[in-house]
Amino acid sequence: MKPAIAQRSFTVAVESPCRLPTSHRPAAVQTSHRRDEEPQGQRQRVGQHAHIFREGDRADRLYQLVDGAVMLYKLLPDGRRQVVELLSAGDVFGLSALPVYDCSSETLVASNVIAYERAAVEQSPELLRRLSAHVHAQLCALHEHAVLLGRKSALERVATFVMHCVPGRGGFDCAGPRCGGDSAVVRLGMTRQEIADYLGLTLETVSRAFSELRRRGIIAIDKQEEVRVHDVCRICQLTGAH
Amino acid sequence: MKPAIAQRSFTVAVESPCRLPTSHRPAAVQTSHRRDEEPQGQRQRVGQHAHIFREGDRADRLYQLVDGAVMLYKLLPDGRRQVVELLSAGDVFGLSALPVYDCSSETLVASNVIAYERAAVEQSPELLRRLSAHVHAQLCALHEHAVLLGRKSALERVATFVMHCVPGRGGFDCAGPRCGGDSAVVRLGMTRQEIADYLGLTLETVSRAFSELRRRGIIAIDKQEEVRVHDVCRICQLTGAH
DNA sequence: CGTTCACTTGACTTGGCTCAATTCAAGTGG
DNA sequence: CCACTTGAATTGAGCCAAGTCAAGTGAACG
Repeated sequence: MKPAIAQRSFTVAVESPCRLPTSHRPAAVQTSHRRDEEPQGQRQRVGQHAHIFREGDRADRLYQLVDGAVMLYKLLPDGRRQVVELLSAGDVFGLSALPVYDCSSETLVASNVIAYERAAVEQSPELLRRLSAHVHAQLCALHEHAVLLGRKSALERVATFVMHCVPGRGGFDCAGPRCGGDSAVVRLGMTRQEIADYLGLTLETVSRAFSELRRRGIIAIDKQEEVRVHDVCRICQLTGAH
Repeated sequence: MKPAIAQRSFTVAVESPCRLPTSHRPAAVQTSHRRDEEPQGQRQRVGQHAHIFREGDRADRLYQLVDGAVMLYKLLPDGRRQVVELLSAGDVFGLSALPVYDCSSETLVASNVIAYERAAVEQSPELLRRLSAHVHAQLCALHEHAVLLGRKSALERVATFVMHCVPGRGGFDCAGPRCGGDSAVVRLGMTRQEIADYLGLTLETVSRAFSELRRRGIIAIDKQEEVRVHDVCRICQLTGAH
């Protein structure tokens, strides 16, 4: 049960560059770029379920997600895992207080990221400013998640997670209980185990919570990864936040 | 059981300025300063157990802790509370993705803070850069805390908390198991309830965990707020991180 | 010297975990 | 096209860690 953290490696799973529309050279170690020292960073395409970096790797670059989805997770020595952030377009990751990364990053789906040299970012005020806005939003999301992990029941956690997946809802800008029987079809994009590791539960408990929601007629599970939410408002009511 | 969040107010509990060594004027609403528009921000002294801002207040300024201790917490509508961050000197708070604060901030002990206008910070690259370093460290601390809340047992949580209180240990720079029977006396500076709200437990469970540590001869509780740690290494072993 | 407030401890309850079996969906190959 | 394999999800049964409720203790203070 010893964790994957032991397999330290410079995991840079760049997808076959032939899919890139730009004239990007298929450089071996992805360090070269069109113009050297460009502060705008370097775009990379990363395949599904690939690690961009691992906990403990040297943290000499940081990343911004252009599109796709990435999860950040940490492992305890005995193998327990906690997904600490779920990232979507615009989010920043790879920041660290130490010279090494504090967590691992893995794509949930094929994604595009921009890589910046850590030193370059500290040099460029404009870049720092642009990234900061996103970092602050992520800070708030982490606060919210701490409430979930520390104080919410299993059902509330899953309800919160489903809300989070509904486009335009569940975030900071969620309009709250603007009821009206609005339904939505939601792609989870994660396995039950990954959801469990995000919500601080076991996969069985997550499964039971979904079943409970189905039993109550609040959701229907179409294709195991696809959830039909009949009434978004009713789920929102179960999150504990209203 | 309805929460204190209902009592919205502009809680700026500035301590009696006569204790200030500087020639700070006892301004009524603390907006004036020696030189207007100073990007360096404005120093304030805040008494113990005072709110600097509350969840939902307009977030037009952000703060850096000079000395003392501050906790940030969030409330659920039914009164459940989660302390989301414990801050010490240098830490930044009051950042938000929205125009209002996402959490409340309360001093644990009398503290000094520097208040910056939110707009001014975005203008000043140097200031932003200086604050960012701390923000990144706090991000890592939040990741660490998510692991605690999501995956650690009650005893592991309390052990982690005690480690966190040992000066120079438990943080990112903790040397790990450099054993050698080093003891330490630790001031908690928080009630059992506050600790519980930080660790996602109840105050009874926190109390039992302390008793268990005492029973095992790992700590001794001198004055209820003061814990004598006989062997830091043994506590560290119980945190789940080693 | 009583009052208060924080903490501790005990008895009981329960939500979520563990372990194990079953179902379901999606290949794979004969 | 169907039997088989494989991996993920669901469901059930039992258990235990942590929560709840209720005393009891002890230090601080007027």
